[in-house]
Amino acid sequence: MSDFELLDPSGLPYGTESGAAGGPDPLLDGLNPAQERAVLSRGPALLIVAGAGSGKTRVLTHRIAHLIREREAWPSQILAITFTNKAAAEMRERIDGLLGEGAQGMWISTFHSACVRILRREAERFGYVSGFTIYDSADSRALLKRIIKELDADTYGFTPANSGSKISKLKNELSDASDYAATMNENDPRDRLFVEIFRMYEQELRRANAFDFDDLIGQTVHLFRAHPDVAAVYQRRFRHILVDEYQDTNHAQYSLIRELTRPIEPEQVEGLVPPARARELDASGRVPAASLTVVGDSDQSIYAFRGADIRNIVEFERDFPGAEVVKLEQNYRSTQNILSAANAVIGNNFDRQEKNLWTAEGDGPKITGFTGYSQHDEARFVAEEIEDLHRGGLAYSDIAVFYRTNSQTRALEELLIRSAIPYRVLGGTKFYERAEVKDAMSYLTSIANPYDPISWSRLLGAPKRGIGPMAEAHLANFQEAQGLSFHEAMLRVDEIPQIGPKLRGTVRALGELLTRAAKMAAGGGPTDVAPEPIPDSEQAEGDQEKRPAPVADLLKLVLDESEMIEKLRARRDPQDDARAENLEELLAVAREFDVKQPGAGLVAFLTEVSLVAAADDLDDQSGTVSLMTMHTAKGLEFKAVFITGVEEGLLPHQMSVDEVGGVNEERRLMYVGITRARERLFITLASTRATFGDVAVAMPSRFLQEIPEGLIDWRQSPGEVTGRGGTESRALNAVRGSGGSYSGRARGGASRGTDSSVSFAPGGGGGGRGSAAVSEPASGNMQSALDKWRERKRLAKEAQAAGGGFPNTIGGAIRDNGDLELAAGDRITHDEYGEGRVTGVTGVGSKRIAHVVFDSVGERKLLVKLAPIAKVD
DNA sequence: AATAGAACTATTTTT
DNA sequence: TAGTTCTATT
Repeated sequence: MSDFELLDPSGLPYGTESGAAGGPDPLLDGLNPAQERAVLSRGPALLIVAGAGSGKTRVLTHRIAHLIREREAWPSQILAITFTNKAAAEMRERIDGLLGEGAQGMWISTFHSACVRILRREAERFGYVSGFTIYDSADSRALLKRIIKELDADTYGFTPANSGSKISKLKNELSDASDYAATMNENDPRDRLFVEIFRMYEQELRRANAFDFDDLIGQTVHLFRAHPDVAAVYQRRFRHILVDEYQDTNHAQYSLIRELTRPIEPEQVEGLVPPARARELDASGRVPAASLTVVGDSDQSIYAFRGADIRNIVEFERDFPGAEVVKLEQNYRSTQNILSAANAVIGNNFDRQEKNLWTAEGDGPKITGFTGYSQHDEARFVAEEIEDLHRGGLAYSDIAVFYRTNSQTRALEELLIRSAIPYRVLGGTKFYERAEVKDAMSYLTSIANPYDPISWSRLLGAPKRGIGPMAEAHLANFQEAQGLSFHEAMLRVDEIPQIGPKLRGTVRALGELLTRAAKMAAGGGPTDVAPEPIPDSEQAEGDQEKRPAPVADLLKLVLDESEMIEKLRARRDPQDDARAENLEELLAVAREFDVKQPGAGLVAFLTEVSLVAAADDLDDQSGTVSLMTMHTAKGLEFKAVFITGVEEGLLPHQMSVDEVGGVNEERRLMYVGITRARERLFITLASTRATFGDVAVAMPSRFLQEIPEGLIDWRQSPGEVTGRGGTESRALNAVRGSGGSYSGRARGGASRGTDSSVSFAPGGGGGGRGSAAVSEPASGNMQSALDKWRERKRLAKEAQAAGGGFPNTIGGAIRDNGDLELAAGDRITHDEYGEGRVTGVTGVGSKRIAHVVFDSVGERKLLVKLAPIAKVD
């Protein structure tokens, strides 16, 4: 069924009960004047400047619902772009709630999903096939690795990572290899080599029938520009375009919006199918431009590193003449204390428009601050406070822990596990990035796209079956020379003399498996994939209908035939059991997909998997604490929020300090973090932090000082953790003494820190004036830090060589006391807490939790499987 | 070809 | 430290 059948808004079948009929209008009721204006405004363009927590999702959904109810648009004429798939699903649900089944046929999706949808429909226009593969960053890197190797470009310092990010940046600017070649310095061999890499990369993607992430947007723009008739179809269809998080759009995304909001010129109008009706046209015979609504907050722009251009929002009024601007400043999310802190921090960004969030809700409790001696100590505080909050009646799912970098999860996870607090890490090493999951997925990808070398190459070695690099190269040469798909090349392995007789059987069997699966995936009918009929009696099991096989069946077939799970289970490494479980989990995901979207097919499944965002896994029903980076946290809110690692070098991150505008972006990140909190905000840091094997002194973040003292209640201030009071900052010194009961206990652990002769004063260098003035001392610091690091490493090596362990190492090994039986009354000993008595055991299996009263530290809950405990006889 | 151990190196955020 | 890649061995 076509999405295009509902083009004429006359005779709209629903939404007839207009708000004017008396009584409050449910779509306007409870909105403040600014929000109401944003819902009702009609014009070519509308910019909604929406401060954090100002109800923009509400405004957007109500605006869409209002358009439909007032018969100004069909659902199918609306395109709403959100930042994550989860936000899209939520928006759809809320509009459905407002209108009944009103969201049917509406496009609510991310930029990437919308573009994939368009590209799949139009791929043939420029030499792709609809079943194209979407390369994730790892796939892109794998491809680049080959190219760099082939060109010997590594000797010039090219790596898959650096060339990949450079290509990505260029693509976000809509530049291709030829554009770059036209502007580069001809005399620079590195530049010329880069162009060569870029060219080959483009070429290989095309040969593989694959797009990378950036292509999804860029190629859609390219498609629209090269084919005005195609563009006209979408320009005509989408009469109302709404874009959320507009401050984080990059040039390519901006261009896409521009293309979609162009009027259709008369010469294109002629070609429209079905023909344009008179009422669709303006006086000059054009189809007028779609109306555009964008929502954004330049203070929350945190993706400049990905090409987001803040100018898109700043210059919106110039770009779209006649635009109306509505500012939403009243906050409905957080307490005044939290907002004051947020305002104070962001106020230090001088290059912004003045804006102040306010709330009518009252001050609320103060922000809680804590400084640990190490990240371990910091994590302990977080875990204890979470337990406290939970005891106080807060659900785990109302609590989130934020950090700047994914590597900070380690210490947090360790302590949360020990405290038996259920938690979930969003993002980080995602499920689909696990090696074994990628292995299994590579079969499915290859089945859907037998021309893709990356997935094919991966599946050859998963599991190990004796096909090595040599055999792979011969096969690849053969397929290229003969112009075959990889599957066909494998079936004809007998024609490759270099491959020995033993391997031929293996290769042919694998080729047959893939061919058979591809037929099933295509519904058993003819495909562009495997024209070679296989005289194989086992074929009979495939049904002859055109129905594509369920994804789970395909996956099951692949897993069974390759014996991946069995081979993992057969190994002794306990990690391999977890890997086998991941594959079972993947099978469950596929089954779920088949139930949710019956008949959708393999390509739809692969698309969905490629485009999941970190925040999409957030499950409000899960009853777990959420751990995530502050980037992932954008758009979310929690009753209680912990912002951890608020130290110079981490937040703002060291890497950002040298970049122009880098610190300002980090400050916005801090602002985003703070404004996620509704009721309680905790800000924590550590005075020492272990960076790869080494412990370094950390200084409080400059952002801390930007928060007025009166707003933070320090349980343990940075000043108190100095050791023997070295030079302390004025600002932080001032709150000294409000430490309370924590200081005593914590000070006892001081010996664990590094030698405390180093003063723990907050970072120098203000918010950043001239970048030249800032970068010089910064690089100086980096140099000395590097020297220090080398020296420490040398000492550590010597110490290890001398047989003495390193005193500060935290035991990182994963324990498994799986078989430990405990009962009330048993006495146990714990590595850190000493001896204690078990008062009870709850939970089952690997989730068994022991309740223990320790002689020294009192009651603790421990996960039996993982806690560092042993029974005392 | 597969494995185990040694050496090396990178330390940001992500659709 | 930890993850990866290189090298030597079987």
